[in-house]
Amino acid sequence: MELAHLRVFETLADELHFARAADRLGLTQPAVSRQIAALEASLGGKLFDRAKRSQVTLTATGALFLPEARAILRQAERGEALARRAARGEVGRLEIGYVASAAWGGVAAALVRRFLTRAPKVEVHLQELETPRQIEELAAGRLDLGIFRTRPAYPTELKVQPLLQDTLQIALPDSDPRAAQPVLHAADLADARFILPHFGEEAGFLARIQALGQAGGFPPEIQPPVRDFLTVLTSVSAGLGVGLVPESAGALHLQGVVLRRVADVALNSGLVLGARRADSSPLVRRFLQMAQERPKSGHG
Amino acid sequence: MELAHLRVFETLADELHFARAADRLGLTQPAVSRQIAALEASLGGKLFDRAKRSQVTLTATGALFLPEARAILRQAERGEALARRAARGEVGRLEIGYVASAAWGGVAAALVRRFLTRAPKVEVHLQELETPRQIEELAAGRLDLGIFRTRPAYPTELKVQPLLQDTLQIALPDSDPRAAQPVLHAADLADARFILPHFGEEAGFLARIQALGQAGGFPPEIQPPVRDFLTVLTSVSAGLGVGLVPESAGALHLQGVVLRRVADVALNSGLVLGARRADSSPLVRRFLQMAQERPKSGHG
DNA sequence: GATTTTAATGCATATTTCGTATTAAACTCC
DNA sequence: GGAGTTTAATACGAAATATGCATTAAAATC
Repeated sequence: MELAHLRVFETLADELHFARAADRLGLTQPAVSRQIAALEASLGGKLFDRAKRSQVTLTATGALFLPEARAILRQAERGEALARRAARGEVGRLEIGYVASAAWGGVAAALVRRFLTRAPKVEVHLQELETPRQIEELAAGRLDLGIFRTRPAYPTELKVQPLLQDTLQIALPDSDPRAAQPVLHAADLADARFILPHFGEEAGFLARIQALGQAGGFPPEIQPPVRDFLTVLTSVSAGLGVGLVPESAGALHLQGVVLRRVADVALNSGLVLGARRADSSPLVRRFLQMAQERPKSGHG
Repeated sequence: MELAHLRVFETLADELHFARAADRLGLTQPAVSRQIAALEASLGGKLFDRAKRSQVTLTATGALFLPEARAILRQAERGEALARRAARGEVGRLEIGYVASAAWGGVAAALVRRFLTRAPKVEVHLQELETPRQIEELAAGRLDLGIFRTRPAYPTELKVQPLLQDTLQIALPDSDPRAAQPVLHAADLADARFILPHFGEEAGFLARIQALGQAGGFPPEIQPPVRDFLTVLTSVSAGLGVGLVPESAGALHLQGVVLRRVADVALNSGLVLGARRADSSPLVRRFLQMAQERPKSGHG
């Protein structure tokens, strides 16, 4: 017994006429005759009465089997549709990590929102995690996608694509004399004390500060690490030092803090979207593809 | 998508190994590869991850589709089993008519009881109807089987098979002098008044009495018709006349009535089992076949 | 780095299914 | 009641499909 048999059976039970059923199925009448004969043989009994050549009717067995056949076909159609939707990335579950600074600018939320308008049945789970942790979790398969900051290198099993070209800026107290300058130079920061988040070293911020020191000709002074970028800004506001924070952190508008670009040192720190290179999930593929459509997706 | 694909898919999802799955299916490994490839193509997405040649795993889509595939296969198996039982005459509904006299001897009940021990899931509906009515209802399709008395002829669309070789006997009041004789002859009934049931003419009893009269050389005297054989016997007991009743009516043992055989006239009136000649129902076929096993089925 | 394991592919074959043409049976219409 | 029509089954060759064997490709293991 195959689904093809049941499709023919259902159509013939509707039409009660071999030639018309064949027409509806895009077959010829002999093909229908044989399909029905084969099904009857496999079930071990007649499904249609056709002793009198005209007016085909269902036998008792056929009448009993018809709802069964319909149920099988409908179930098969539902299953097929579900698999097709899943294959197209319209249903399923997606674990997405994001760095807090991606939330400030609304990048993460905007991406997910855009995805959900296209695939509303996908169950998206968001986790705020710092960049190194996301890379770990992605590799371990506990995350499907990560929205994190660019790194000089990534594990080979991961692939990343650019999401937002962010630059790092210097956060200063507005009372600082340097706040008056529209743009800073590395040398301006010779006597600065830098406040870093605890993940700053692992995430490459320390390396950036050292590059800054090298360009300005000073050994940078680093304060004890703080919890996150928000604490960095709060500390700057309190006058404990200066911070190196992503431009998008400016979206926070913390009272008493200003952000200034550094003119003579490249301090890029884009947001990227990472995933497992081998991930075959159509959801992930679809998400990545969508994110590429407008790499600089709006902040709202 | 065909059931064959799903069977292969389910097995491979169990084994997660193409060669072992092929073994279990009685196929070769390339056949399994191609069945899966075809299913994946028809669904528009991968069901298994096999980038790393060893350790095949389900993709998210595959994992989602697996319970669907199982449900389709189980439903198909249930439907197939149901149809097969129906084709073997193990499930369904059977409308059976019977004449009251077939109930007296227990013939009808015994037959049905025997059938139900073999096919307990069949829904049997019994209707007490006289012979001519059963023939009508059978032809009209409102009865599937009839247990009735032999007729000289039946409509061509019906077929009958013998069930019980019954003979008609003369019912006499035990006060009647003829009750002393062990066997009667036609001539003994010259002055008898015959009591017939209302269906007696149509069912051929009148013809039998006339044959009796002809053999005995008298014109038979017929009383106004009564309701049924039981009323015939009651009337005989009351001394209103004599009756012509089936031997199996003796099972009633009505007080004051004796049955006597007629030696010189053949008065056969077997019970037969009738059905539509064109009836393809396996239930009917099965019932007829069973009834033929022991044509003279026991009275209990 | 050689060997083994495992899934995919190439190719010829076997099976199945299909369509065209024909047949057989029943119904219709005159 | 006989000729024509309708309708399902059958015969047969062709096309499509699936299968098995042999081989290849890629990865894992030692």
